[in-house]
Amino acid sequence: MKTERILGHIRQKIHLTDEEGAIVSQSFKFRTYLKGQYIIQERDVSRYQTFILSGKVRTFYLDNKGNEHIIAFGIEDWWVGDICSFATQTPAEFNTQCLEKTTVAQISFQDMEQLYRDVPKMERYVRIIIQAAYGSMSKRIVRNHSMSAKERYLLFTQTYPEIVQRVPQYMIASYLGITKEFLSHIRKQIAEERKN
Amino acid sequence: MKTERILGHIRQKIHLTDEEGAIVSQSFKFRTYLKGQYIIQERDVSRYQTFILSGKVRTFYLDNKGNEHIIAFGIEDWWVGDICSFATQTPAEFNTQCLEKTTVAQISFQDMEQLYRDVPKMERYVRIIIQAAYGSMSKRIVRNHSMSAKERYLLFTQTYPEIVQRVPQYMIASYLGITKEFLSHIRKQIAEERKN
DNA sequence: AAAGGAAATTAAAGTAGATTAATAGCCTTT
DNA sequence: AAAGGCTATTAATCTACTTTAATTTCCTTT
Repeated sequence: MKTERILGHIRQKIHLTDEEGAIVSQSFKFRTYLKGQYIIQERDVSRYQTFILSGKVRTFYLDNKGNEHIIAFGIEDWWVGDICSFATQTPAEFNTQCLEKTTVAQISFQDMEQLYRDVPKMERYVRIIIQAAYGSMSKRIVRNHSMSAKERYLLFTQTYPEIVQRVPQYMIASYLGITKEFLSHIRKQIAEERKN
Repeated sequence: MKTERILGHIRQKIHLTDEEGAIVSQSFKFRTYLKGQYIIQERDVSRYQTFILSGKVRTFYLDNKGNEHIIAFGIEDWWVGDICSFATQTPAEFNTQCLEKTTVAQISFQDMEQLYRDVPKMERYVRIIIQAAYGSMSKRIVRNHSMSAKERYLLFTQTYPEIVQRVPQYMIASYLGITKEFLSHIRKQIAEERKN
């Protein structure tokens, strides 16, 4: 059941009684998006926190020259969206778009605040999730400064092999902060090195 | 009083009764570091969460070529350290060093966990703080990909004018992910543009 | 006021990665 | 199987930024 999936994820981090579990379950709504549809678009206020049950998405920023910059991918069991927009209920700077048919669990801002009151432990769950996300973000900044594009690509393929297989290359280039042409060049280099 | 300063910061985000405030206050210890001393060194486990009362610090990463990469600065009223190391009680990847005499409030991992049990609202406080920090980290990644070094420097000077004044230039270059020589070059450009 | 060391500037040469543009491969639809 | 539209490759030229190295300015100590 859909509810089980997200409850399972929460229960990996905090203990919930059956009653609390029921309250949590009832707070979520389920929705399916088609390929290309947007879960959140920049300038809209992010009304929902979104947990992916199946499918895959990308979160990206559109700069003033019209170029897309992918900040994050999301697949099964990942939280996605513009956390800043949701937390402060201000217009989003980021877009979250589905790269294939994607089923999600969503909780609205009001329901989340109510849930924090009804099941205060959920504060702990969200804190733990965000702390981990923050940690990986800081490491990413450091890597962008201390590693070459080639090194970052190799690290990415090791860390997220499922994403490498399921996402077009030009999006991985965007995530790494390089052009698709240069990623192609890097891949050629790597292929040639492996021949020897 | 030292205690007031950190309590004040917490009370901006959550409501605390007098009794809760007292428990929170008692959980913190105060300490003063001299210029150059380390609050946390890589490979040590971060035992404390640290809040700056006065002074300034930098958090940096040492890459395998021996180059320093500054991830963050910290001044009055900022939380600093290696959150990942503290949260998971695993060895730190980052160093936090005082750039001048610095007075801090610290809470140990055990006391923090006890405080979460005694004053569960503290989960909420930390969640709110980390959510904001996460938001600014994501924006920073995007900016590193979509803006030139010059644009990033100008944005930095606007956003953190106090830091620009209190920190040597070569550290700001490191934070921006460029060399000190190139920052010098950028500054010259900007100065010349302002003449006209 | 001199000395010494750290921080900042300048300039020349070098490189990682961007840009442009052309071509090729590969799905999907008909 | 042909057509059309994405996705990926390749190669030439270009540029933002690095590296190296020398010089200068600024701060601290005596």
